[in-house]
Amino acid sequence: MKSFYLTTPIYYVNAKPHLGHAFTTILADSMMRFHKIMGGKSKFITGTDEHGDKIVQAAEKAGKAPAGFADEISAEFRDLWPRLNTVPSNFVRTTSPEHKKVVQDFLQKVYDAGDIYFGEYGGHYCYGCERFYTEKELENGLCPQHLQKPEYISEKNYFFRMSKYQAWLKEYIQQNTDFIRPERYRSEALAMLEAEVLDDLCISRPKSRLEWGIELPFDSNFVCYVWFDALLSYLTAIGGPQSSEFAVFWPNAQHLIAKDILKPHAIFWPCMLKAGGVSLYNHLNVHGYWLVRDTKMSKSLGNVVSPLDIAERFGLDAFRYFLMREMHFGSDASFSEDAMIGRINADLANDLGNLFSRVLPMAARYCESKIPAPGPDTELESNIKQLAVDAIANYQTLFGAFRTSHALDALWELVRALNKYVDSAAPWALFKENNSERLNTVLYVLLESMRKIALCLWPVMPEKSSAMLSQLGVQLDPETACLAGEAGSFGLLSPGSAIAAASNLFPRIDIKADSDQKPEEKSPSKKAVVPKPEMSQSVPGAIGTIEFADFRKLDMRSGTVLACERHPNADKLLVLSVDLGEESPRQIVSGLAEHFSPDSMLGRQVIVVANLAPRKIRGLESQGMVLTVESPSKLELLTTSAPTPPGGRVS
RNA sequence: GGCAAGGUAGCUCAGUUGGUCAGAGCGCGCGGUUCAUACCCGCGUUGUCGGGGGUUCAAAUCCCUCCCUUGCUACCA
Repeated sequence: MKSFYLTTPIYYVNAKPHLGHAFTTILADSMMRFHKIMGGKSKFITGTDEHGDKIVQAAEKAGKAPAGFADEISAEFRDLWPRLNTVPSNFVRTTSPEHKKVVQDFLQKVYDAGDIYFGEYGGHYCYGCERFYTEKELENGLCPQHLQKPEYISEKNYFFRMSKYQAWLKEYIQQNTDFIRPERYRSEALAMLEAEVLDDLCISRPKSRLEWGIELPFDSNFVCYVWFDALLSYLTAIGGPQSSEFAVFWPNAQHLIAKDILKPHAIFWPCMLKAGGVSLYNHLNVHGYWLVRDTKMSKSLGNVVSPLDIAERFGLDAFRYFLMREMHFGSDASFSEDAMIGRINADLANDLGNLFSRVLPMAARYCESKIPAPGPDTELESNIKQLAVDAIANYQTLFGAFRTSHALDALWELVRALNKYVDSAAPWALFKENNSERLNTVLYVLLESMRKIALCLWPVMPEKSSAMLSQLGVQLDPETACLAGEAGSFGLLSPGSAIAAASNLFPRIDIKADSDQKPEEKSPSKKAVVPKPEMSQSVPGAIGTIEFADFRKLDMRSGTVLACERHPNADKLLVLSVDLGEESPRQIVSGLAEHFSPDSMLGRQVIVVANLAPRKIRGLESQGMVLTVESPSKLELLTTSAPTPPGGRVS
């Protein structure tokens, strides 16, 4: 019996779970369920990434200790998954004692093998950025961020000799064509390996600068930094390399990630595993982002797509179906309520739901809601049976390869064919003719096919699947279900058993009644809802409180844009001339070019931080900062509710 | 700007190694049916397969070039 082990990334605990997190985890859950009813031992895991200086900073701002802070946010993630009906078999935390042991053992092993060395980090350190700069990165010897001269520090750190494995990995990926899928990401990974010589990976931070991490087993003055900590959680989740569970599941391990963390998973991780003497995972599965049309229901509020809200409004299983059907593996997909309603009405209500709601009442009327005993097939029946074989086989192949959208499409060929079959076989006519043998055959073929479809859908829509099966008089037991056998068999329903008299599992959404809540304007702007990579060091969303005195240090003014052009030497920057009521207008460089054309800025009233120290950005001096507000799909300018004279103070 | 991936009907996408490959679903139009959730079934509609050039008896499918989109990356005080 083949096992199946799938991981999601461990999510960085700095923001609330959003559509992106939900999608990845629901996909992982669906895959786990799929392999389970295909008849294997199957599990997926998720978790949280809790170390690093960003967490320390976020905790400080919140006035909390890092450990307590991480506990809280980790719990928020952990509590979400059951509400989306996802059932990870383990929830790893990088702060757990088990994980610490796995990391330290692994590091020691790699260290003993000679692939970790102590080196100097060539040191222009900027305290503002809390990072080192290379000679190349400095501008006129200054930190490009702070325009200050960085201090030369020769900080020593530990390095993983990743470069040693570059040639090996390149060959491995070339030979194993489905190691990374889909193909486009495989070629991206190969491009990374061909374009440059890999730098060795810096894997430590001195405790003098960062204590919030796992101590290196061979040097107590340092903690482990980032990747040896985060990626090894995949081993921790199944007990670490020594466990019996590991022996069962690791040989069939697969990872599921969004495209933003391709490099660590496709490049760093295989090298690390090789160095640590652990066999490589089987597949790295890479999906795209969810893009969002502006779905805001209130004009005053920009609201991020919240998975729970959508699930509550449309139903959890419909939401899961939409996610699995709408995103094509590897590509980006668009989320909108229109698309959601379209899928629900067309696929679930009109096709699948209607099939159930027309067949069950017929079975009630014509054979007293009991599974009839079929007679001999005609060509109609053999065609349907052949189609069932093909559709289910295709479904299994595609689903197993993460191509859930095409898998569901393949299954729907059968759903649509069954609706046609009802029309062409016309049970109501057979009933009038008293042709009960033929009538029984038709109903049996319909009901049995519906049972197969319902079972196929369990990974995607667990609740609805169980409900459909139970209407057909079948009790679903995931442990003993055998989807693998469904393509080759027909006739599992036993004649005589009772079934439901009616069905209304997938109600149609009335678009008219619904449209009141939808926005009039349809902004075509697109932006990923998930801009920040999981498992990465992104900016904390929560900011601690400040004193009023601190606030008063800000001099914010209203101003009018007199002129605006693109920065000659940058793609994302606009150069504005803003009248703040002073003798001469201010020149302000701002990162607005992706959201506003220069012309559209002319004459606008904007709010400016006026007492920000001037600095050069890409060669041009910026004498202030234009304030904006993030909305899910774009950036909006902060402005006043009515025109005010230039220079008005914000308070 | 550097690196990478893409541009096929209104929308979302199929189209292996060049030769019924110009398709599917949704949407739209007409017709039929009544078992059903105004649903289902049938028929039909729309495309110079991003532009241009080339190779070939033959290209959406190979080569060159240009345009556009997306992602990573540098610049978003």
